[in-house]
Amino acid sequence: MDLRKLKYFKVVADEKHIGRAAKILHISQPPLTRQIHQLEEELEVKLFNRTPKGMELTDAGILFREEVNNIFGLIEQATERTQKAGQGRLGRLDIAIFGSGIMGDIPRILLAFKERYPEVNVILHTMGKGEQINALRQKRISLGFNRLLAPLPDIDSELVTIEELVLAINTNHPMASMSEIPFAKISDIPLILFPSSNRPNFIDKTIRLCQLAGFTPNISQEVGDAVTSIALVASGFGACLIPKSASVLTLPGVVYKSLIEAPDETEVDLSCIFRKEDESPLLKAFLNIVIEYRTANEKLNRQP
Amino acid sequence: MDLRKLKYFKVVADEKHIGRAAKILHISQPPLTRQIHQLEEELEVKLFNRTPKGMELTDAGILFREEVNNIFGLIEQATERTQKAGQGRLGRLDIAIFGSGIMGDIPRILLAFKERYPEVNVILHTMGKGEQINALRQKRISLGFNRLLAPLPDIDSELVTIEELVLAINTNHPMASMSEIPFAKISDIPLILFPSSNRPNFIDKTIRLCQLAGFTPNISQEVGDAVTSIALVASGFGACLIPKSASVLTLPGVVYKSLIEAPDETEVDLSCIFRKEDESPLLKAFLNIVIEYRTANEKLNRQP
DNA sequence: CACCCTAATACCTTTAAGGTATGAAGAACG
DNA sequence: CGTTCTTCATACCTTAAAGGTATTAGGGTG
Repeated sequence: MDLRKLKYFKVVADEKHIGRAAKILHISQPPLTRQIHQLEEELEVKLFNRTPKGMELTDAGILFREEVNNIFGLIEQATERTQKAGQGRLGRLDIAIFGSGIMGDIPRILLAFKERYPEVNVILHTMGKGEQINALRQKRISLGFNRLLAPLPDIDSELVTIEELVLAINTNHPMASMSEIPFAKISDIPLILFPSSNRPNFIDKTIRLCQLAGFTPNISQEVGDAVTSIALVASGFGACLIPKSASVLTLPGVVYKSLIEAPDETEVDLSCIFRKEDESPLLKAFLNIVIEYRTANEKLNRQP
Repeated sequence: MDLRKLKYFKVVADEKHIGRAAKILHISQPPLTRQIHQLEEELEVKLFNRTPKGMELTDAGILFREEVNNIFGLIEQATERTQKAGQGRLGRLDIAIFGSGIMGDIPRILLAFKERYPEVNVILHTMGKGEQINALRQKRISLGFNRLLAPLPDIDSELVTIEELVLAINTNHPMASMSEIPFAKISDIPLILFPSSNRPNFIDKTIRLCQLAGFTPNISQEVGDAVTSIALVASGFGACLIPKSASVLTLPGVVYKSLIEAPDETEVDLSCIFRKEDESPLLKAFLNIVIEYRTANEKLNRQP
């Protein structure tokens, strides 16, 4: 079977005339005659009745014409969809986020991507840092959002944003009435730290910041995620440092305070990670959205 | 686009290795490489990532593979269905029957055909003789069942069966008590004749039979079909001659009587008619069933 | 009966697919 | 750290098949 023959068949079936069909196809009549014969031979079915006036479809030919139209339709669809997929406009993108990633920039980026590439099916998975890297290597995901990433040979990353840290503190604490808290004051408060996952993690970061400020932190508790941490703040376990974006989470008994006189690095990055050798146009498309988002954000922050 | 390329793509996608795929396809490796490149160029999409271990499908390639499978499935279906249609095992067959044709041989033949060719959609149309010939010429039907057909240049016919005639008579008539009725006795009874359609028709036939028997029939009424005719017999209008197969129709007040001492031609044919130049395998298949049916019938009648 | 239309056939030309030999590049090995 | 093995890619030639030209065969129609 051969698409050329099917194309020729279609035109002959439409024209009911080999000569006219040949003209339309920009070939001469004899090869067309031959192709039609070959098609009939191959199918072992007479598709046309030859009359002195031209070619007339048999019943089998009528049926075959419909089938041929279906075939061409499917081929067209296949090429279109494949081209879309090749441009990253169609397909499936598996993305990992971390627990408290549901707030802030990530959903905004996902929305922007969904709007630009509506035919891409984005699937979100919640996993920690180590898990994300495993999943990337096993190709279960194509992209992960995370913070505080150590460089790896096979994993690349793209910065999303840098957030300052704020202090979550219980409303009953004496410092809760201050509008801004000097960083050094943290030494007086028991700290709740999270998460105790793969290093470098947010706990290391917090401890290093305290050391830079000249004190050793008073660690009250280590927990797995930001939400738990803030819940413990509400219960009076102590205070905790969290990225500003997480402060949209309000709980009775918790207030968020900006820090002043803080060490230079009192901030944390949000990045996305992906396989270095991943050439997928879907990934590239997503990373472009991320870069656009970051650029727009930076401009916004520079203005005021 | 070219099915050869699609076939090659499929094998390479399965094998993830051009060399192995080339072996399976019984060609050498370089032409296969070229075909895959051409396919990618044509689609303007990278379908494979080349690695030192072999070929790896891209996301677009994965999608394309599925589409290609669909395409081949559809092509297979198209050829199968077309071949079936070419053998008369699939399609639509429009058949005309006459009013009282719903009884006797016709439904049996239709059933036999349906059983042998379950995928053929048989559509029945009820029409008179002239109508049938028109419909045949306009290709609205491919076959008609009828009786007493005059030869036509463009219409062929195939005999289904020959039926003897019986007399339908009112139970109150004096002759109703006789077991068999001599043909000549009909001269005494008013006759109901049908149908008054295109000649030669059943009325002509009846009149000729009477003349052969040496009398002129006493015509009581002409009607359009057998059922009406028998209904009039029940009401006492007279008697009528009908093919034996129609005597399965029982009505209170009507009995059917065999005729004895009848002229030679006291019988009527049932035939089917079709376009002489119709080459449709569906028609041929149907006619074969008809011939089989007749042959079986003749054997059956010869035995006792 | 000649003519005109159709599709079919015979034979040659051109295109493109297939084959052989070789090259480039990355992984696996000592 | 280079050698070797693997992979796919390239260059060039051969062959098969599609296309072109000229002509024929066979129905209708004047």
